[in-house]
Amino acid sequence: MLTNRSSSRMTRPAEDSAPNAEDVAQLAELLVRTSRRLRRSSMAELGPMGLTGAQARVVRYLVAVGHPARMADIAAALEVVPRTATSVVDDLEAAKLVARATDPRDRRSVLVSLTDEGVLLLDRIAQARRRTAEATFSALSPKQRGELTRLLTVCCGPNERCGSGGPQPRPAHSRRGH
Amino acid sequence: MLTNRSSSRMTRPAEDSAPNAEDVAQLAELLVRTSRRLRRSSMAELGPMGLTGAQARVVRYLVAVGHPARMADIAAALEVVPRTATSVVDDLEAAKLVARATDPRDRRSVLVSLTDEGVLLLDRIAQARRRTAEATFSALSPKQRGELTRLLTVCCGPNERCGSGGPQPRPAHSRRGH
DNA sequence: TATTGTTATACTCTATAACTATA
DNA sequence: TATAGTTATAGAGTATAACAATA
Repeated sequence: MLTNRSSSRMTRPAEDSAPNAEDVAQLAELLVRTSRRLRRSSMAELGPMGLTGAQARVVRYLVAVGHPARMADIAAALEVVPRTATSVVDDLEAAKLVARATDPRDRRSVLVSLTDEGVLLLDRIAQARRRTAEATFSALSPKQRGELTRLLTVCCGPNERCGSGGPQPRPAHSRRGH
Repeated sequence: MLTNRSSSRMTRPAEDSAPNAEDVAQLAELLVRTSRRLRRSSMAELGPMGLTGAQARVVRYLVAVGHPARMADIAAALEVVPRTATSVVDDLEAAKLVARATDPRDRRSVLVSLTDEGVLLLDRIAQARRRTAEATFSALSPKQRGELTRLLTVCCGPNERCGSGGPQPRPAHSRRGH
């Protein structure tokens, strides 16, 4: 009976700007569940063609912005730390779907480009993506899907280029040493 | 220029019930990004107290339904395969936050209950959860949060007890052998 | 010195398969 | 035979830290 979600009405000690703290926590839980279903569906669709979700996102990014793309830009687009992008590109390179090259202008940079074989996958990826999304959002009407997209865009920024996003590699180590 | 999101208007071959296939795929991408941010925020909040997201969800489930709870019910609530629930409970048990016991009525079953130490964590978990949700949905107004919750509930079912959810351990292996 | 990417390592979450104990 | 949970194994995804090459 510690926090037995009382009336959730008189709990506003003027310290937090949340008008209904319990609701926003429930929202987080719902999002976790929805995203888990989406991931499962995505694996079921992409797995048989030998791709993972992150790999498919890299391929789509390369198409969207036009390859070659720098490794750092891929990491930013995926909102991950550079090391993670390296891993994903490693796997794609092993599958001969992308190729690495050194940028002649800045030889520290790595340019990643799609191979012909990688380009051939585009249609199948797009189809898998549609099926995944359909499976996850089938209970929503088109209008509701539009509304959901709008709301997520508000809290996450437009499709590419995410505002406060980024992997935010914690400033030092946030509070481990208490 | 293969699928350069043309007018997205004449692509309705009457085979798919999606009136706007590209939009629903974009919706999936947005959800992936939002959930990644939520997970990062969750790790940042829970990590310092030695908990992971899945562990915190188990603790919250035990409180919500009243412990002890059977392992199979925990797995169903988390929408994971039984093996995953075992892993998470293993870690919680190692941290002395939960305890296992054999159900005397069906000695195959395992009953999981919170320890006193586990109960003491509840407030801190709730606070971390609020901060996580706030960080992720800060750009949304209370009204928008309510709308988002409603939409996700439609496509994911109410909070506990998820309709078509479940880990759906693929029927044999779905289409590996083509 | 600062930046780009990497090697090295570790951990969370999740899955399939085979097995044990019980029903 | 069917069910509940486990051991064993694997792999996706991601992170920090130390380092190399380059700027």
